[in-house]
Amino acid sequence: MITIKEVSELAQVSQATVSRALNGHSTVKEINKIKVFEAIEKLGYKPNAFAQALASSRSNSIGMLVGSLEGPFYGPLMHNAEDIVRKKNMHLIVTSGQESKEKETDSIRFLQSKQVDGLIIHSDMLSDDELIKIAKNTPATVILNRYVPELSNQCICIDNELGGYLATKHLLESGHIKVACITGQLSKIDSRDRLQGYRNALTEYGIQYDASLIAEGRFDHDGNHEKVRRLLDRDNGITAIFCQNDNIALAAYDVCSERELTIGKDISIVGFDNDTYSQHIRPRLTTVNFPVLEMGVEAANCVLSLVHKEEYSVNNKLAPELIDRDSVKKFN
Amino acid sequence: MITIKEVSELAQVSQATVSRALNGHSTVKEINKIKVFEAIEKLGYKPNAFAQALASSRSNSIGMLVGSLEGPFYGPLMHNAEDIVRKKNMHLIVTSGQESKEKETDSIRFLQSKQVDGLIIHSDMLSDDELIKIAKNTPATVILNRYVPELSNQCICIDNELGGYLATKHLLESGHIKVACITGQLSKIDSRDRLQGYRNALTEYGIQYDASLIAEGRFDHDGNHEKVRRLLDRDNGITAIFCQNDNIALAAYDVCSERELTIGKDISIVGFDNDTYSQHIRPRLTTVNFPVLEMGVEAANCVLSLVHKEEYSVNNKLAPELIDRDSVKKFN
DNA sequence: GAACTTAACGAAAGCGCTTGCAGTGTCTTA
DNA sequence: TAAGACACTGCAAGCGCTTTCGTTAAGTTC
Repeated sequence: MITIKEVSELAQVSQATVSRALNGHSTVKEINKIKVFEAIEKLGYKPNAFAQALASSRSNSIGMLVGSLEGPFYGPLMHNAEDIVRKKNMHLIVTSGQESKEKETDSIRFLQSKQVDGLIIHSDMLSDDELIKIAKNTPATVILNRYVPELSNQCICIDNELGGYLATKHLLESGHIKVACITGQLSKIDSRDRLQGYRNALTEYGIQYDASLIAEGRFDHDGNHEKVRRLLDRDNGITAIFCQNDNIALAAYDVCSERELTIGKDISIVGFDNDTYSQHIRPRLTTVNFPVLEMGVEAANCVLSLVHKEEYSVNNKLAPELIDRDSVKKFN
Repeated sequence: MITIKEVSELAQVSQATVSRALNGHSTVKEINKIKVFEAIEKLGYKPNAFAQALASSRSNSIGMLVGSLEGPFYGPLMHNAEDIVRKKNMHLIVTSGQESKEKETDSIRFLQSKQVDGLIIHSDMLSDDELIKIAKNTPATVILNRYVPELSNQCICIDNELGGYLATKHLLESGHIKVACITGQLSKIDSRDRLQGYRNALTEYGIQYDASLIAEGRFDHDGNHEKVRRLLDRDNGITAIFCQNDNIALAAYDVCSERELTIGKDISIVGFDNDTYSQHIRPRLTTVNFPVLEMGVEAANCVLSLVHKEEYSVNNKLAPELIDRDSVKKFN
């Protein structure tokens, strides 16, 4: 391994000067800079990131915890965050929590032991208190999709209530009256907020909330088919379903096809998230866009501003919007 | 920051003993171990990964370069690789090359400067020679989806030729004779191999290869619709299309719907990759499964065995298989 | 030309850890 | 009981870098 020592010897300056030339923290004579960079070039020198980090206690990297390294949600999130971080000449280290509290904790440990300068956290399992503790250790911490009052300007969420409202309103506007709603796990605040949005829209249109039109599903793939079947079996004149995410909508698609119900004609469906596949399934799914791109960008910008202690006004409640495609029948 | 020094003082042993207790490289008296771990617990000590890495020149982490942090291919790849790596108490650091040679090089640099113990590389832009050079620097390097003869037991590919053969054979077996093929970029070896598989199947069934049935598309989203339209416009009695990936198949779906051709009846389509959405589109797409899961697992196992210098017989040509769904009409 | 400022640099300490080496003390073995 | 073997431990060097501090040389001011 080529070290700074060899560079300094070849360039006939001290190690300190090489370091300074490299980092630009202090002034170095032009002639020496040239000598240094020539030597670096000639030797193919690459600074040892560990030694740098150890000596400076800065790691030039941002840690990110996501639920999973795969999937239509986390993918773009990581992608966009990395983009921004890279542009600032820093690096993003991503780990996944894989829906286990232990792994989430372990991942945060790992990232902190790597002395990340900042942290972007999308956690399912960690409690607010634990997040607060983490943010105390790593002040430049940004929390995604969770609102922790104590960390109010470090949280970036989307307005789930608005999203639920938009989806429902779209159905109502299209002339539907019996609008069902399949929620995610009601243990999750996202589900409850989206449901509240649904209720708000109903109220606005003067329609009574009817609990028999509600079913609790799951945001992941498990068991939604059965929920949809049972909902339809209730046979209470449903003409439209607001599925609280696109996964659930997918299950609804499958069940409708089982029952030979033509989506967009016999029944209408609205999803939530605007996952990549929502535009590939037929009929193309009308859904609420989850601004995951913006979230990635915002998270990265926010964490970088915290790291560099710059002023930055976070946009911490991102607005979803309706993507009107082909899965909703319009009566008017 | 709590350091090993403080732990050693509280436990009333030397730093060396703390280190040894922690790493188990050497024997430490039981009573001292207990004292050490009690002290660690009490102080909430976390070893500084940089100092560890610097001192030991081992980083306990594997670097991974992928094309993008998102998408149905790289997602599961990362996911499964991380799983395995974690189980060995190491960590995976993922960076993306984003289809730019510069970024790929930069990412590898970054990973190497982080002293990763091993490297898993899925590169689009780097030349074989460059890969060889990288593998020289980091001996525990595994190359994905590329066969570099000099690194033969560090390459993990799938058998694209077999895949192309299986797709075509399925169509032929189902009674189709005029089978078109839309390839990916022919600059990519994958495309050429899949095409060769197509030809092999034709030969086996005694059918003459007809260049007018071939069109060159792209593995990504760009411009495939137009290619499909032009192919159909040639009006040469095509009853089936082998699309060299699911993306292309998606474009074919769109064009067929434009032209009111019912897939699985008027025309048959086989894809390649078995992307997540292929089972959600209607009719469900018959496609060739790309064993991405196995690839992730195999890559991780391989790189770990290289890191620990253990014997491991790589399965470096993974077998794709046909997933028979609803997009192919069967004449028999 | 003395006194001061400033630019540029080198020496060296130190970041927190691992590890080779040299003990020390205990246990076997003949 | 001497001597070798062994288990355990501490000392201290050193990993490759950053950064403080002091020094030198050059420039500035009156």
